[in-house]
Amino acid sequence: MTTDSTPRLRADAQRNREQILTAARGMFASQGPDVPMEEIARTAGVGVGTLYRRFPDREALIRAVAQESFAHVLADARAASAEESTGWDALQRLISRSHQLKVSVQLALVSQRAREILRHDPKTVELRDALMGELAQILAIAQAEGTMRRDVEAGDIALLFSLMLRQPPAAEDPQQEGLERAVAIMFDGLRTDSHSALPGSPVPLDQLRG
Amino acid sequence: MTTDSTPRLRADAQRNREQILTAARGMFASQGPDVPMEEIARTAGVGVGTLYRRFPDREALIRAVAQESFAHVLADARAASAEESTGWDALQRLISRSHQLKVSVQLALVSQRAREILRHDPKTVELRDALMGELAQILAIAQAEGTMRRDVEAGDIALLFSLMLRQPPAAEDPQQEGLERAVAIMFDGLRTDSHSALPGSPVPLDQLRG
Amino acid sequence: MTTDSTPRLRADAQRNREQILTAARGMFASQGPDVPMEEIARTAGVGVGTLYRRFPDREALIRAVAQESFAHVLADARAASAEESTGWDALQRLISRSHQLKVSVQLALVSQRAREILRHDPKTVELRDALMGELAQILAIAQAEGTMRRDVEAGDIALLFSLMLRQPPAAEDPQQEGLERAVAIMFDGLRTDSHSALPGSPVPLDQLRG
Amino acid sequence: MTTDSTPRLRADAQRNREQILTAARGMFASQGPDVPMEEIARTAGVGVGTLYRRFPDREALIRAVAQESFAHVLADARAASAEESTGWDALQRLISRSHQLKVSVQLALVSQRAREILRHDPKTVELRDALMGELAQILAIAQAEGTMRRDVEAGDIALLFSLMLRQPPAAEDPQQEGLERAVAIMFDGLRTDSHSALPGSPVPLDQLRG
DNA sequence: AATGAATGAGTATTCATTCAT
DNA sequence: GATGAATGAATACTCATTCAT
Repeated sequence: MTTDSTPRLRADAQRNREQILTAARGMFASQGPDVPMEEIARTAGVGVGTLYRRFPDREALIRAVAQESFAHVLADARAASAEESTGWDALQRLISRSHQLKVSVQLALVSQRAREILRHDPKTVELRDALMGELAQILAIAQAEGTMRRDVEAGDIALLFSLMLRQPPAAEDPQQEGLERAVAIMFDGLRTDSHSALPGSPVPLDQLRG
Repeated sequence: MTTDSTPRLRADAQRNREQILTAARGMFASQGPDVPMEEIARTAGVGVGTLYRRFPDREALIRAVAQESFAHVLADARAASAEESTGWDALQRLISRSHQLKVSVQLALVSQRAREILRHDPKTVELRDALMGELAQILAIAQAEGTMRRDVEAGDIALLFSLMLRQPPAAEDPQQEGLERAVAIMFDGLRTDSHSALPGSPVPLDQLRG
Repeated sequence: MTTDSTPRLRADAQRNREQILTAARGMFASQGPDVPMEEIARTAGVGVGTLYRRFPDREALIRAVAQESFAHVLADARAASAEESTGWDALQRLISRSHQLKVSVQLALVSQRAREILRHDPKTVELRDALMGELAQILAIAQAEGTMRRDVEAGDIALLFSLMLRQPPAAEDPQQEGLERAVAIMFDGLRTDSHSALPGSPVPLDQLRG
Repeated sequence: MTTDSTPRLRADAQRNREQILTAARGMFASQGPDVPMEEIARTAGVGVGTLYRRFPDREALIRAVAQESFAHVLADARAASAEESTGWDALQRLISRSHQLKVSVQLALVSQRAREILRHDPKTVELRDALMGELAQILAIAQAEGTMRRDVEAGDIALLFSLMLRQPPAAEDPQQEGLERAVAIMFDGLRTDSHSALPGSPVPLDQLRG
């Protein structure tokens, strides 16, 4: 079942395409979606011309990266859901071990520019919705299990993700550990036995839509 | 308390200077420190020339905004510390009601460019250190009170701040409430009775230095 | 005999005017007539506003400096002519000891911009013509005395002056001596007993006019 | 003799590069190294972008022009030295017929900005030193032949060159002849039989170094 | 009359995108 | 199909000149 919008490419063209996507993904994750096109091309080991042949403009590239990484994360979410014994563990695994979660968050939630672009891309929207659905399900399970506090909805979780996974303050290693601790603290805040009453009302997923 | 290096400006010039700083502060907070100088000038209601007369280049403007907002936040921290009855409340008040905390975080922790610039500005460094010191003190008090978990250090708190206070995903209102909820969840995660063991070791302030 | 176009200034205004002219003269001589107006003002110890009140724009300032320095050099030329016993000595004295000769040359011959401006200023033109006349006379005398070669005209001398007196290659002291040697060599080239036949025909003064 | 650091450009790019260098050379010679980049580009018949792709900034362009023209003049000097029967003739030929001598002088000796830039460019420095060496040799030969006065050194000659070859007072034709006469007079001043004693001591080349 | 602030046009440089080889 | 060159619009910064205090 090959989508007809993707006319099979010559082997080398296909390889180039992938190198470009890999380069772009990495650079979007660490520097946001405004990195110079030429640098992306250089990193990918191709000329700009090639980049533009594959992706007519930056928007197209952003869409392609987003689709790919959303799909990856969606798969990760499904795997976590299927393979972990509790919803709580599934959520933890998702947030701490889904490799492309960070780019996804960058593109879906952090960069205003990317948000604007993706808002109009049906494919991305579809993937994102599926992902959000999966997240809502995991959350519901965790709540049913009694570990997850009940006064939150999927939007709250997504928002927390987006905050935790942004480009870390400094690019240096030490931060990595700090981030893990921050995530752990956040998880603690999500436990049932955390007593405070949250302000406002649960954030439904739609509010993050666009 | 007028710095003598500021040889008192003419009334109108002073007004312009403040309008520029206000405009820049707002735009730095919401769009980061790379907004076009011309837009800042336009927003401030002055010509570019005026902006440049007051601040010889973007770096100078960033430094000025940073100094101002750091000083504000420092004052807020001290007031919170003095006026709230518990360390816990002081911390909550600081994070939720210090108006210029967001710009400060943007400049001190988020934007790589700003970090680099401020790292070399003694005045900013001094203010930041004082602020960090204040934070550490509030934290110690809250821990002594028994409300704040003991396995964190000021760096952890600062890092959480920096994550919570970044430019929110979307600039629209609904998010605001979501952010407040996220902050509340984070605070719950910081309570003594949150049981998980955090990974790694407490993040000391220095790790965020630069 | 006060020219009516110069309505007597208040004492302090007069002093400012002179400080400005002095500053401008020095800076024009060493850096050409394009130095920033603000620097001229600063050097003169006044605000730009004052500078512009006195001299409506750069052109006016250039004209004023040129008039002043041309007048000075003219006086020097007359003094040299009157006080030296030979035309040859008069010429040497003029070129080596007329303090404002360098600015004059800068403005009259080097800077294209200044040339263009001065070409249309009757007063400057008049002074310059007088100066050229004086030069021609000195030259004629020196030739009559038998020391100066006969195949040159005043234009040749003026051109040589203009070449010798430009802003020296490097601003450092050692150059000064080098320049004096160059001038001496040039004078040697002007002696009667220098045998080569010059190419072309003598340069009359008019050719340097503009 | 192709430098390997120049990975051979595409034919059209090479042509553009040369047009740019030609345009820049001409404009540097006649207007100094501060001409607007855009004018250079226009004159060369390319867009600014192209200019900047080839030469990352004005400094790079200045360096490139300097290297090229210094190399030319060096070749001219060697040819003159090899082909003329006397040192005197070689010197005259060099100064009067080396086409790129004027730009070289502009860049190496006249413009302070260019001097500063070239001072740090090893390639230029090397070429200049070679050129100076060649000049010293020609001078020595001319002195050995008995035509050239013995109380000058290469630095004196270079200084005279630099004075004679600057941007001539007016860009118009008549001047050209005047300049040739000035040069001839200068040469006369350099003959053995010119009797005056020069002030100071001979200028060694190093004094012009930077 | 003096001052220094404000303005905006001018110039250098960068980078997304198009096009010739 | 790949490449890297060419283009020009966008943005930072400077400086001559005007104007409010």
